[in-house]
Amino acid sequence: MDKKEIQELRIKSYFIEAAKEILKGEGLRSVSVRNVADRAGYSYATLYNYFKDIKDLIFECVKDFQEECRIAVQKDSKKSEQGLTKIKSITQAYMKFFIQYPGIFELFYLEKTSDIASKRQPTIEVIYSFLDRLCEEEWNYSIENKLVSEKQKAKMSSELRYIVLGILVLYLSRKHPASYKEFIAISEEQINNILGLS
Amino acid sequence: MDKKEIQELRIKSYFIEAAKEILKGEGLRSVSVRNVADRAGYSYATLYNYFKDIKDLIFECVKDFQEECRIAVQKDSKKSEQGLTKIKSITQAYMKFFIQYPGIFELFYLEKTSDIASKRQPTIEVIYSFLDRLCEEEWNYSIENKLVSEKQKAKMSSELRYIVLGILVLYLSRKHPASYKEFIAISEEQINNILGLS
DNA sequence: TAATTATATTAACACTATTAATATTTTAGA
DNA sequence: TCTAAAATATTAATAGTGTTAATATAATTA
Repeated sequence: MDKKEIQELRIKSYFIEAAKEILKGEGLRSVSVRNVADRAGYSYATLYNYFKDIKDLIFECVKDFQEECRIAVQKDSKKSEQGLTKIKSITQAYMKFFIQYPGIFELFYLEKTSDIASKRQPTIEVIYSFLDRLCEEEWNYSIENKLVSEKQKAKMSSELRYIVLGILVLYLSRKHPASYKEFIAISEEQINNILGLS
Repeated sequence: MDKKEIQELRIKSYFIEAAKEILKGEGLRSVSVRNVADRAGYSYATLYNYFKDIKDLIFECVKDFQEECRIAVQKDSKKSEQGLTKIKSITQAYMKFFIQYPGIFELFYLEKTSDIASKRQPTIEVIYSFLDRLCEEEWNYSIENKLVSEKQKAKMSSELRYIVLGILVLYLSRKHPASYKEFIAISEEQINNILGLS
């Protein structure tokens, strides 16, 4: 019984890893049943023995990518001193992650929910608050140490949520601004404005 | 010579109108060569006599929709008194337009440029500043009448651009918030915050 | 070893975009 | 008006996409 499950999970992981590679590289558009199965070393129909459909497989990737993003953000921001400065670092690391993997951004924020998850999948539904959760600990610290009020936190975090998403959409989908340097400058300026830094 | 051109433009418009109907209704995903041609009353291959490819056809729609949006915004906001109040009205009308036609929002902001326009098409490249242009006249009025400084205008308009886009993406792609009522409330709150209204 | 079960594969269907070849209609000239 | 040429529309075909059913192969158990 248990042996079966381990083997099944192992083979599932081959497909998931293949799909993740394609998503990170070429993006969502290149993820096809035949493409993924090829890379995993199986026939395309075999995929259907392990996943309900291609959406089901892609959804599995979302969970993994959320964890990858969390780890990347943690690594990038760990040296920052606690408080608003760290919230800024976390936000910048979060943006950097999606610049590195535009395919993951597409998957997280742009693709229609119905094209990723067949049923209502809580993981994808809760993506809207992903940045908030990454910053949660620091917001708590900032409130405890009276760096910001509850009210300020609510205002700042919602503004941050929307502005960060807006900047990323324009840069990744509409190539505005044209250069990465400008993108970084705009991002920092907007974050500073919201958090009242410098 | 001229007769030919008129006839050609007329038939092109049949395809464009068909595509626009589908975009407004079912969205970008439902726009297919056969789908559009069926609705236009032609065979699917006939489309290729008038458009380079399906991207070329979709791109033609973008231009039309920009004008439609401009007219809708003008109509919705014309009663507002000039200045920041009118900028708020314009922004709300702009958001309302995309809520009414999520397929157009998808086309304007989410779809990869490469999937809409084969070459670098200035129209799609300039979409990033669409809201700014809709508000341009009012910003000028506000500066002339010393309601805001040049510096404030720059800050406000860029914040508006990003936040409005962020709110729309989350509401249209990730169903956050869950209700239209909440969406309206959040939008107004964020706009007021940026423009310093109430 | 034989029968059963689990797993993997090929074949097929219904879609998608696009191109080439063919059929039809329209236009121009005699 | 009739015919030849040009313009336009259509069908057929190719190469993709997702998905399912039937078939083949491998593994397991009696």
